[in-house]
Amino acid sequence: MDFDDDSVVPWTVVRASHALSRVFTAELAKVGLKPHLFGILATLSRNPGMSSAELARQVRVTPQSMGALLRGLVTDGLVAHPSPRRGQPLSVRLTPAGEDLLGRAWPIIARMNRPAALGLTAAEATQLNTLLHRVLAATG
Amino acid sequence: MDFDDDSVVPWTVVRASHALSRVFTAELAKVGLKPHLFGILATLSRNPGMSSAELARQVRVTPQSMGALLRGLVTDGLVAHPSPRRGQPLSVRLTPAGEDLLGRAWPIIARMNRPAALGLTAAEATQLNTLLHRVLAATG
DNA sequence: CTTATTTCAGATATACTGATATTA
DNA sequence: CTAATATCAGTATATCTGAAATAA
Repeated sequence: MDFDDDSVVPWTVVRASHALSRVFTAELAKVGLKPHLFGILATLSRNPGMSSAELARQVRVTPQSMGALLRGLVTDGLVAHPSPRRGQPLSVRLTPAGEDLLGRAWPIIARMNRPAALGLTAAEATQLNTLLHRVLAATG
Repeated sequence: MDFDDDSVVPWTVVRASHALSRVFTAELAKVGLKPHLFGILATLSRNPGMSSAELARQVRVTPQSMGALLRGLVTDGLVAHPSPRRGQPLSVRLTPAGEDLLGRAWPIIARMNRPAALGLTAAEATQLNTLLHRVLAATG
């Protein structure tokens, strides 16, 4: 029998993620960010003017959840959007404060991303990243 | 600047995990299990008699959370433990029903674990697993 | 009329922190 | 007295489902 959960790849991915999430959460908290919010800011930085619905699809949460997350970011002055009209797409953008915060977050991310911090060589880290992107593409 | 979150390995791990977790949750729901509970059952299967505190450390949740999870599993008749005394370690074991359910869950897990389902070759899947275990070891 | 977007309201689940009782 | 275990209570967070308003 191969009742060995160490050999179950999706399970290993989830476990590794659980461990890394803790580091992520703790490190990003130093600049007052949470992982999900960092993801939204990073996505907006590369896709200015994205709508809330589009963002929700990208990050795989419901439109309602994304709405709540964005309201929090607006309250904190990190993102902004015109058009408070009801059925309209939102065109969300980073504010200067949002850009600034993202700029302070990146060095933290970069430090976590060092191969040595992950127990890998540079080549292995690259390979791990490539393999995971293939998994992401296959999973949808 | 390398403001490209696709190249941030920990971030990629978290995203891949998010996608795989959805599949995990949906597939395991077919036998009435949730990912965390599967993890506990699998761990108990390989370590009969483990205490709640030990289990909590292994799965990286608080003792309180593990207590709640175990109470649910006991209610469902999947695990059992003697000694209801307060300050005593718990010695948790799978019940026959728990073993049975785990036996039904494994084929589901095995199907998800097929390299093709992950968009990888068999060699790549093995390598991905190895790299992630190194990350796990390095992260603690 | 149909579809897409946003938002309001409610429900649920998950895991946490703090405090307590028991035992070795 | 100290350390480990388990449990009780309360809280915070996250996410969802359902329903409704608005606009193209």
